[in-house]
Amino acid sequence: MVGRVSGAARDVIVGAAKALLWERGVAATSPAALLAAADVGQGSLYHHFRGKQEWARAAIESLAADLQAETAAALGDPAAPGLARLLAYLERPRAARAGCRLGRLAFDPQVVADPVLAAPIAAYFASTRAALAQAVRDAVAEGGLRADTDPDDLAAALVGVVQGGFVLARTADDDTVMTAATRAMAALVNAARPTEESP
Amino acid sequence: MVGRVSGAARDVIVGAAKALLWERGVAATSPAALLAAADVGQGSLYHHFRGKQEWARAAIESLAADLQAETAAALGDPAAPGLARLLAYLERPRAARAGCRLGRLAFDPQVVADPVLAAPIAAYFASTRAALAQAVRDAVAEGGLRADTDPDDLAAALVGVVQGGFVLARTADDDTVMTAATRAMAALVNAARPTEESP
DNA sequence: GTCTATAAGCCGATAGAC
DNA sequence: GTCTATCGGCTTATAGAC
Repeated sequence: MVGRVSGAARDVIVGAAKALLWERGVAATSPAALLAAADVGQGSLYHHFRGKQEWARAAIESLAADLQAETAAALGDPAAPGLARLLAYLERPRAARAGCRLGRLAFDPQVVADPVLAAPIAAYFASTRAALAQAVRDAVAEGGLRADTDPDDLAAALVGVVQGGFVLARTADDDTVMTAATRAMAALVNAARPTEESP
Repeated sequence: MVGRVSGAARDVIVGAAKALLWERGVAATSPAALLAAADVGQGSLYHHFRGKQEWARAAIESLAADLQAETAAALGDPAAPGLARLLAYLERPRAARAGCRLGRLAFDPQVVADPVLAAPIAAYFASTRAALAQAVRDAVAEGGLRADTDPDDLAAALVGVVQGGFVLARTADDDTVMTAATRAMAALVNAARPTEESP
């Protein structure tokens, strides 16, 4: 209450918006649908937010904060071996068909058209790629990955195979495609480890 | 003209629809926008198609046929070594930020809600995964990949890294993320090849 | 803070003339 | 085959009372 601009109704609205954006995306979520989901009146919505852009932004930024925290948690202790962190990222359980809460917005018309909505999404992926690139660098230094491994490239491939897994799981309507893809990726990473004979 | 239900205007409409679906997706493409893009009157549109679902379906099926042909061409001669076909798939040039013409529709609200629109997309990805799984099987038989490689898993990872590359390129507004991801994948595949000492 | 009433504009389609 | 006119419903607000 001190220095914060209220809370209750606003938080309920943002929470409902986050759920709806995950389910349907921005363009397909109407103010009316949000009111129903949040069980809040129109007056309340327009008191707390000037319009759709504002609540969509708040929801996306909150989703980005959630994902950032979850990804950091999945990677685990930064002092752990790089290879273990990277494999932990791949093997984290995911609701594949539901889609990545942020990645699924990549081609949402309203997100594409509005840099304010796109920015938090770009920031999340940049940050995740950076964290994975660091894990790769550590793995190389620790002898867990070949010295000629490009950290930025491999980080892009790791995040990519997960995001692609979401797309494939949705189109195939089958969660197991995600685990197939990440399992293959983990196998490749393990198979590509430096041999004991060739340091 | 023989046994075909006309053509000219219909083909122009489908062509315009394909371009619009690639740019904006199904939900964000209105009949009015299609009329403007195709430079055709409303009477013409509703003469050739009963409604939005019908022209969207025609456009998606045509996009799927295009992609199927392009993917087959990228994979090259089916008699070529499996490893070469698989690497050719990865290295095919792509308009990364524009998105995959079909993959970008995976989370389109109107596609998600309508199996008629989703089916051709599912079929394309199933077919591409099958073709890559066959390339992997051939590569294993030819000694280009380790015998313990799972063909279906690796196929999912290959298509996945490409689809994820589209998502990352769009969110980062940077085409090079795609090539970074596919380059890392190609490097992993090469690094994982069976050593000469261990048959 | 929250309510109800009202509105301009677009979406997707239909009707009926030509 | 293609045209124009018209339509109900939804979207995204705004206005002003309480």
